[in-house]
Amino acid sequence: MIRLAVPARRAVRRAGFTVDLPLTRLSEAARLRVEQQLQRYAFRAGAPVVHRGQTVNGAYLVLKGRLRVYTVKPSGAEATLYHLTAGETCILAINALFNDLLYPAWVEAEADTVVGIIPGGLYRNLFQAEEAIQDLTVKSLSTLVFRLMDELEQVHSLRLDQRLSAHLLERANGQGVVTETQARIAGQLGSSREVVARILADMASRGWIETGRGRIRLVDTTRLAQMTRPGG
Amino acid sequence: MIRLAVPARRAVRRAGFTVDLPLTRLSEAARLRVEQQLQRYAFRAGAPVVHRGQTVNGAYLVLKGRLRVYTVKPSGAEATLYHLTAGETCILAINALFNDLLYPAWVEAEADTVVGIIPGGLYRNLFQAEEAIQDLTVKSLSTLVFRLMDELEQVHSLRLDQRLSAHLLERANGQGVVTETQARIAGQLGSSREVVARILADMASRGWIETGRGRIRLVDTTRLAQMTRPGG
DNA sequence: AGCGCAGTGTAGCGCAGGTTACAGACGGTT
DNA sequence: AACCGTCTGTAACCTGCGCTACACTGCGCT
Repeated sequence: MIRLAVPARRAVRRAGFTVDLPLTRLSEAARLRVEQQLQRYAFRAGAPVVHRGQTVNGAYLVLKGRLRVYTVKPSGAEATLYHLTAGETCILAINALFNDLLYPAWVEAEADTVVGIIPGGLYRNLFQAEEAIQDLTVKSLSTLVFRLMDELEQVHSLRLDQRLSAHLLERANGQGVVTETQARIAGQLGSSREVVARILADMASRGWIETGRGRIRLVDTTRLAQMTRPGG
Repeated sequence: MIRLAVPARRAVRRAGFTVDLPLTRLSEAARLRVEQQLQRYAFRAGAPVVHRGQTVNGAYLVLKGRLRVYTVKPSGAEATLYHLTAGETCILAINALFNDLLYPAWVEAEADTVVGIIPGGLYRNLFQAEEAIQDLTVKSLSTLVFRLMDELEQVHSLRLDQRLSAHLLERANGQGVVTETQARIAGQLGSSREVVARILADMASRGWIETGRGRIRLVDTTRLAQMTRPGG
């Protein structure tokens, strides 16, 4: 990682701090061009970043925060496809960049998030010349492929309570507390609020968790982890 | 596309014909090295190609036929993740090549299939030097990402009868006939034979299809296509 | 011809989970 | 304190579909 202090150009919200970019081994010339042309945008938690069908003309680097990529079912319910956390690159953007396709999903900021965009033309140039960019691209795409395959497998082979357990463990903070509304969780899992409430109530009755308004405290993480395994 | 006549090295079944490789714009030197080092394997329809957890050390080019990549649920039922048809590259192989990961799924030949394997070391070299290989890699990975996202969205938002309709339309030959057993179709959709039979019976009773032993004739493709749209 | 396997047809049961419909409960605002 | 929007708790109902169980029917093989 190299440190880049990049000025925000047309940021939704000002974000004037220094971040790590995954651009190690980049030539000096290339780094300068990135510094000059990188566009930085900040989004508040919950803000939409990209909507479906939007043309995307660059590589998206998540500099801070967390993005959620999701689809919307005909019923209106959402379903999360995958997440991107700080230091990762938004692959679909690169994707669309090369294939000239429209963005096939929605993206929103899950926390306060800063995104750096490398314009399409520059990225294409860098990709040809810079090994670091080639590696970044392949690695990002590969990672995404694995994530999607994993998600697909889980959707096929796990029940909702198992996926919910996994979600809680994944999103708990250091104190074992998840601060999300049940409606939000339901959206992430592609289910409905009532079903999530039903499962949470069951878990609470077994003493595995404690529920509160906008928060869930994990009590028996061992059992929860057990749940996530097929047949648990 | 350039024409390459590559000798089979340790082919499961001899396959002595010429195929198209997606290696246009490859330098002469590189093409020679590929010709020398490309390993060719032939698989009969239904034969296993890669099993889960296997280490894969090269790029897989599908020269002829069709591969199916799938997972196996704890119940034993399969679920297709995606397909690779002739001219496409097995991305996960490249994936594992770069990330040094184990193959996360099973692969089988769906028809009689010939696969060309470019050894890992050679591929890595080519990737650095040859723009054609870079493009192939990114394009293959991108395509896979889109396929997986699409599959994930469909699993979330379509009922089984809708996905079955889509499957039939996709797998029908020129005469509108699908030659697959119901059990096989069920496996592809991650469902069970009985459920597929139930839905097919319903479709047949409406006059949309005609069923037979190992074959399904599509009668009303318009209605079937209508089905595949959410809310159809 | 007759056997047997592989494939299809059908019916019934049960469960996960989506839907509908309310009834609180918490917390911020005035 | 009163109010109201947001969130949770719960119960009843219904559908999709997986599972069990068994009868039937092409089709190849001896």
